[in-house]
Amino acid sequence: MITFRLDPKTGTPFYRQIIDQIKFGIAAGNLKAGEQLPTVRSLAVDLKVNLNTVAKAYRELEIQNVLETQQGTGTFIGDINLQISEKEKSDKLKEICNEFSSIAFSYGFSIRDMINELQKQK
Amino acid sequence: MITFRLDPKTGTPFYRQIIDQIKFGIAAGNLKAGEQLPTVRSLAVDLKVNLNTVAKAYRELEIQNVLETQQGTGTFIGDINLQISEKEKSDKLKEICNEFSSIAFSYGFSIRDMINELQKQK
DNA sequence: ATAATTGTAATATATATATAGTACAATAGG
DNA sequence: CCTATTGTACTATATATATATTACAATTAT
Repeated sequence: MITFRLDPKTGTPFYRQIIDQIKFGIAAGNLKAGEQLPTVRSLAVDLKVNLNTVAKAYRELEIQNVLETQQGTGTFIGDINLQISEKEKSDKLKEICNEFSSIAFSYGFSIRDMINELQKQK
Repeated sequence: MITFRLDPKTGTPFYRQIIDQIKFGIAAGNLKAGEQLPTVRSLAVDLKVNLNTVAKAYRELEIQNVLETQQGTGTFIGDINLQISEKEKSDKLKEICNEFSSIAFSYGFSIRDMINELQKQK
């Protein structure tokens, strides 16, 4: 389980912050496949947002096959299985990394800064 | 001068991304007091956004005394010593890296994969 | 003086985001 | 079976964000 936290000052929509935190929680290994997430109502109360906002985040992640939902039971971390060739994967990784280092540059950060931050979260 | 860059996928409003990049540019020493910024029209064309969006960012920074504007002449970096706290910097870096790893994850990459790729770019 | 360039302002329109409230559908547990 | 809990769906409302368009004001350059 992870601890959710919303920051209204960033301007990033709440439902997106929830999505990001779930995705990153999975990437960092803090959320495992099959694990149950908080119910839309309980998380909404926790974060002091409307239940529609949590539901929107869960719904979008369900569409992306990141989550699996069972009405009446709950929402769970899915078992992601992507079938992409090694070349496609390596090209995509390069593309993502280029994109993000240029964004980091626009904020004055270096590749070393990014690596350091990623290593912390590992 | 700095290079601006907008990322529509983050959900962070454009005018906020512009504000952030100017502030971080100053804090990082890439924008000096007195330096002229791009005109609202030219930056709008560059970033493919409406001139109102750029004007909104500049206006807000003018209110915060970060920028000084002279109608008919242009917009300039103000003379204040803009300090961005270490916490703000690390928060922004974290935000960027979280977004980064979320996307990488959705393609099945691990944090280690990203670090390896970034090492190559260094 | 005139023209061009700058920031500014205003209206209108569209979409995104978030809330409030209500209700329904599927499941689990008594 | 009954009830509580789960996700889902829908309407209505408000605010924020971004665009398009037009116009004006201040400054600079010709």
